[in-house]
Amino acid sequence: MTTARARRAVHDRSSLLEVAVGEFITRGYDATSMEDLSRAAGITKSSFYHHFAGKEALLRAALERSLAGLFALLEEPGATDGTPLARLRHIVRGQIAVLQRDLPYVTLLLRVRGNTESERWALEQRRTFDAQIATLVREAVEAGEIRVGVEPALAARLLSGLVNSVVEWYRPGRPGAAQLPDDVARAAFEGILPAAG
Amino acid sequence: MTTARARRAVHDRSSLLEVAVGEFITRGYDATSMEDLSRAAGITKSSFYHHFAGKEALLRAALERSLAGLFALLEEPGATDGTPLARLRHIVRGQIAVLQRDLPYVTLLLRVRGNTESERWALEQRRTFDAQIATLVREAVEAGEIRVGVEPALAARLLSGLVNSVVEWYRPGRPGAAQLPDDVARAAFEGILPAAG
DNA sequence: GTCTATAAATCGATAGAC
DNA sequence: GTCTATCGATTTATAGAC
Repeated sequence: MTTARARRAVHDRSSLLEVAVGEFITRGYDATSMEDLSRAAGITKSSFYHHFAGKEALLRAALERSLAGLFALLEEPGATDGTPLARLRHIVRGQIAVLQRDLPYVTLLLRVRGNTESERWALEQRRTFDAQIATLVREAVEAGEIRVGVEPALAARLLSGLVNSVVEWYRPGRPGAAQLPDDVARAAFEGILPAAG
Repeated sequence: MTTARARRAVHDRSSLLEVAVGEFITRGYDATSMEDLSRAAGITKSSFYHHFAGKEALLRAALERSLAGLFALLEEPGATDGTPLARLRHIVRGQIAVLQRDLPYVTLLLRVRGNTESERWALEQRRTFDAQIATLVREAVEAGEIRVGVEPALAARLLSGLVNSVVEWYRPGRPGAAQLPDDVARAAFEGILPAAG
């Protein structure tokens, strides 16, 4: 029963954050009340406030975790060394891997709109991340490695859209998870629906 | 005729809906209060309730408009006649055209989560729409027109992600608007970042 | 660390005057 | 068609006992 569970001190910041992120994803951040969160965690609102300063502190912690994973990717050797095209390939594959590892946190990050200070901070971080991708696309075009038929900035945006849409597709335990980063990279570089022949 | 008297009645359902959709997009549906809406429209909450039954009625009207545009596209000759590949091309281009014409409404549709009845209805409609695309992708593969390197269902999802990400890019008045449907279609079928050569 | 109780503000929505 | 005034429910957050 929930009584035995609630009696135990199983409620640390990490597990409560996990519960909160799950609720934020299902209902949306704004539509989720602290009452919803505490009910999902099996404690009262007051107890939840003992672990986190408030609703936005929960959001901030979740967004930080998600962004840390993405920016760590940009520091990997494969993302800093080599030709622009090779670096792009590494980052696209890495984005999918991060998304698979931290699915709920990345999902939440992608749904942020900008009502609170934490949300605006996360949006700015995302813009910084996307700008680095856009720069790489431009460099790959200038180096003659790829030939985009559209503005490099639009190509970068479409690439983001394609990569990020995987959060709606991937579910842990799904077969073929190990091949997903390569599959998505192939779709991005060779076409989602390439002509046969 | 639309007289000066009619022009003075700036607060009809259509113009209020436009204001509301704008607010819903900036702040998110759940985070937008009727107070926010009436302030943005320049009338009181009570006056707003004179035109719409409530907040969800506004959302419903906006989602209906957006979905009507998308489903009308599926009825066009180019979407019903020809090979699966040709029909796919027509629909992808058409989605971008609808998105350009009804940008705020489509943007709102893509952000719906499922908290209210109208939202769940819209999500179901979107699933129906996406399922038709997925069927076409499968048929194009079986007909030997395209060779997707991944599951057709994943290819359809990536295609959706690419197409829908254009709402974050396109802004009315942007140069090259007329070419956008073709540009996005080319990116989808030939690759966003195809190798040079 | 968890609880009950409640403050203070805001929410969607309505009544009724003009 | 717009307004003022307000209801009842819900929200974030806090106080203080155990």
